[in-house]
Amino acid sequence: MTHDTCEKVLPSGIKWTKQRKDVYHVLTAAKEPLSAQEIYNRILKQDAHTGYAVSTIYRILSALEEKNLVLKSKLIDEGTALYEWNKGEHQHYAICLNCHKKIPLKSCPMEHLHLPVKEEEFEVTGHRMEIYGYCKDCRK
Amino acid sequence: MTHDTCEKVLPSGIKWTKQRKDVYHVLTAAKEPLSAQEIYNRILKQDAHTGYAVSTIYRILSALEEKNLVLKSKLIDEGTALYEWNKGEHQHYAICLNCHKKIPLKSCPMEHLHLPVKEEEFEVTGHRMEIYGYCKDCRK
DNA sequence: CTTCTAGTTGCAAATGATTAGCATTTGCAA
DNA sequence: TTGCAAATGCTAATCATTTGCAACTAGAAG
Repeated sequence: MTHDTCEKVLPSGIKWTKQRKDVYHVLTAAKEPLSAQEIYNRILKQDAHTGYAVSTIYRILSALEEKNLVLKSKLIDEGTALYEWNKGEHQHYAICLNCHKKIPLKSCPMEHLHLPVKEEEFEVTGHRMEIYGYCKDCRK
Repeated sequence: MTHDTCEKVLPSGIKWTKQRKDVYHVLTAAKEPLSAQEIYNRILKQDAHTGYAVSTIYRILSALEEKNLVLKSKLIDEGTALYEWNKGEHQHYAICLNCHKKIPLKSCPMEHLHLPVKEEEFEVTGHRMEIYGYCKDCRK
């Protein structure tokens, strides 16, 4: 059950430190994007102990983002950045305007979509999309 | 040419003050979403004078957003919120990752799209979307 | 046209998220 | 085991945005 072994998660030139392991485990276990603060809290919860610095979490996250292991995103209305482990395919969410729950969509609605941009004019490398509304529990 | 008259732009219970007129004019004249600071700067530029407070701009913007007259959004990578006058139909942009130019899309790619969310599970009221990549000038 | 009041504003200080500086520690390659 | 670049803990700094509060004003009521 211990995930302490490295298992070649990380690529070249990145040290596999305790705090990075922690971030890694929290992120891969999470079912939705987390803020740096949430990641920090979860680590402390299961481990309350040795000093930890939130700034370290930020540094780890941007290091991992640089290696493309972590995706950083800001939802349109949220001031805080959210991070998720890059599982290869991207993910969209339906976000409840009331309880802020994020429901992952089963597929990307834009997958087979022809974008209204001429290829000579703009080279599309990615997109971002969120659906808003109310979840089952939040509409009466 | 003076837009100082109210022309029933505003709904109930909102005062048509000088600073709100200013924000209104800047926003409706803008061709792309602006940050609070940019709005502030533009107002000063054409009017450099009476004391103005950036905090007022923020308050005005959130008041207008509440009335749904203004749309607030955060684009990817940008820490600051952008605001645009709500012209009724929504608008998507293709954003250049290099020069940050925003090219408005001619139509909404999701218009005739069936969203992958069951209606009983989530009542969709809106969506946000942006495409990113590189504009003509920025790819060599 | 004057009066009155809730809605607004200016200013300055407070937040909250994120970053940077620097001295101290620690993976991990040799 | 050793040495050093990479990483961390702390603290202070940024930056966008928000808030408290006293002074001000648009616009309804008289």
